[in-house]
Amino acid sequence: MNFKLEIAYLLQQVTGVQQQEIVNAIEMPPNKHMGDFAYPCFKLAKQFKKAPALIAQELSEKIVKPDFIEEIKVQNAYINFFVSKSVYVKEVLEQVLCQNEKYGNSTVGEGKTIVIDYSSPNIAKPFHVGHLRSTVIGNALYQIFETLGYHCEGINHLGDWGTQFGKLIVAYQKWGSKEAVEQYGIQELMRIYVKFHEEAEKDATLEDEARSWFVKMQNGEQEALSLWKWFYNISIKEFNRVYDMLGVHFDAYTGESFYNDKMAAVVEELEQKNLLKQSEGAMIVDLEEEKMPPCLIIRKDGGTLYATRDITAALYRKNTYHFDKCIYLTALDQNLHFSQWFAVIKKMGYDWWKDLIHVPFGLVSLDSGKLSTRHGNVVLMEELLNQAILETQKIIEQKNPDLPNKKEIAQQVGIGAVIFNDLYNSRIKDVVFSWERMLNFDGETGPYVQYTHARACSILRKGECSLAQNIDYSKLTDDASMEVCKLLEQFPKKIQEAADKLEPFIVTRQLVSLSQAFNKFYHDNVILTSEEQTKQARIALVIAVKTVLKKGLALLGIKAPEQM
RNA sequence: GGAUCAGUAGCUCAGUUGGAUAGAGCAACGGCCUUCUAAGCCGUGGGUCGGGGGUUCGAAUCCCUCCUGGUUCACCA
Repeated sequence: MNFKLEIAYLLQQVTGVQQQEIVNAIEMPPNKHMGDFAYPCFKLAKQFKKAPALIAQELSEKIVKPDFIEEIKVQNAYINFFVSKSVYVKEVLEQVLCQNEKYGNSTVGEGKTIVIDYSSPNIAKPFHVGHLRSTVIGNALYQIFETLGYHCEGINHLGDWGTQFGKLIVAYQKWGSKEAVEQYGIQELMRIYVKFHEEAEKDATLEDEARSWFVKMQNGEQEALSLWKWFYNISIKEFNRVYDMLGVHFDAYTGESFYNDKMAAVVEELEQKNLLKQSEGAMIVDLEEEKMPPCLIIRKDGGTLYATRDITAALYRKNTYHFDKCIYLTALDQNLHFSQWFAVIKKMGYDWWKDLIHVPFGLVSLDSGKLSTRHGNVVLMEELLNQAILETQKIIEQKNPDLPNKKEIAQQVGIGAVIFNDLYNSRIKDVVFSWERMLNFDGETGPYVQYTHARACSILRKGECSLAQNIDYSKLTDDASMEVCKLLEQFPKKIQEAADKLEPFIVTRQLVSLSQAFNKFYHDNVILTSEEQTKQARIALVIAVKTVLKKGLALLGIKAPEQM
């Protein structure tokens, strides 16, 4: 039973307004004394040519009160509906308990494919906190869309191609050694890369040398490619270690290099469609009509560029996956780049250009300034995760030293805290990384939600509880229980909203609210030692909360330990 | 200078797409563990919603304008 819909039906009878319009207008009052649902009558004033408050009064008198409504009260221009609590609680809890971990699933996405391009770090550079956002937001959206019935293709569009590898090859030949790279991995690659930039400031010919090595890579020359492949393998190994810790997976690792042999055809197509233009020695697509700077396709030395590869990748993905949407998770500073090449796709005559969606997020910086791999101003991802785990271990020793499986749980909680922290606010906000905030596990944090889940599990474990057959839901009509049920009821809508807005934090916030409501319920009511009927009803609520918290955390890519 | 994003409590942020008294967490202060996990619960203080205009029954939310900060604007990605 959908209460909003039922109420809208009642109102339709007396107003003549379309049901869907009423559904959209119905609000949740800010205060529970005002009821559970409210219909504001301001907009009816014109139609009825009366004062809104009067309309509300008259309408409320016409409504025939059904059983699921306890009371209808008018306050100013609002008609406030108080639902019958026992009916409401029964409806909500039965939904959750019956659907179990499928609660919140939907079929809206059935038969549709969404390609999600996320994480996409640069090879040969360490994986640092700057890469976290794209990775976890992308992963969360992946889970959210799958829950709504979409088929997702998660793609790690690795930055594994470009002049930077020419630089790395030059640096390796001048200042590196096989032994050092084998021993220190990315750290050593990083060292010689930084060295290159220092030297290049003194000697500009190094840059040309690097570019020419990249051209050799493009042309498939053996020496260049085997060095590149070597660097590639070292990097992937390290990245996968981080992805394993984060519990993130990809369906494809088709990075930029994958498109090396596919770009020529695209360039040719651009040429055939008369879009390419020579300018200052380079080949561009002019975007003056779109009021944007030109999109660079080919450099004057023949090298391809970021946009060339993105355009090629988009065409490849359309042909391969036949996506309904292709979304890109990158920082906001790439806005122009995406607008430019989306416009190029449009100019090529592909109407699916509008299915390409850039999903930007705010920039991450450190309190010591801008993130910069070159200047060593970074916090490495592994370091962050390990610190969070260490901090969790300390807290476990202090609060729950007898906990079995301490190591595994410290991992789940520590890493969960890091992921949750990143999915807590709207994407667009800039983030200043702070160890203090990151390692604070009080209040609205991942550990708080996990702890709430563990508490629920603990009750069920200690009471050796199972779900009773005939539950008396009238035992759950207190404020705390009602609040929990309202949040449970909203959960599926919040998942949909998160998908519509491409904002995982909407799910995160809902989990926090649910945890808060449950903790209050838990504090106010004894469960296991209460009278049998009450106990059974409360256990039903505990099971429902446990189910939804676990599901919600899973959507965010966070584990839900049963004890902590 | 153009484009773009942001500006809400000391700090970090929500604000149901224009509605009822602007809400959380952190930090500060004060309570609550012989009872199912105190990583918790309850309470107190803290606001010119960047400024100024406008639109209307009604604006943190929409329009205009100004201010401040971030990012970006040709061969990096």
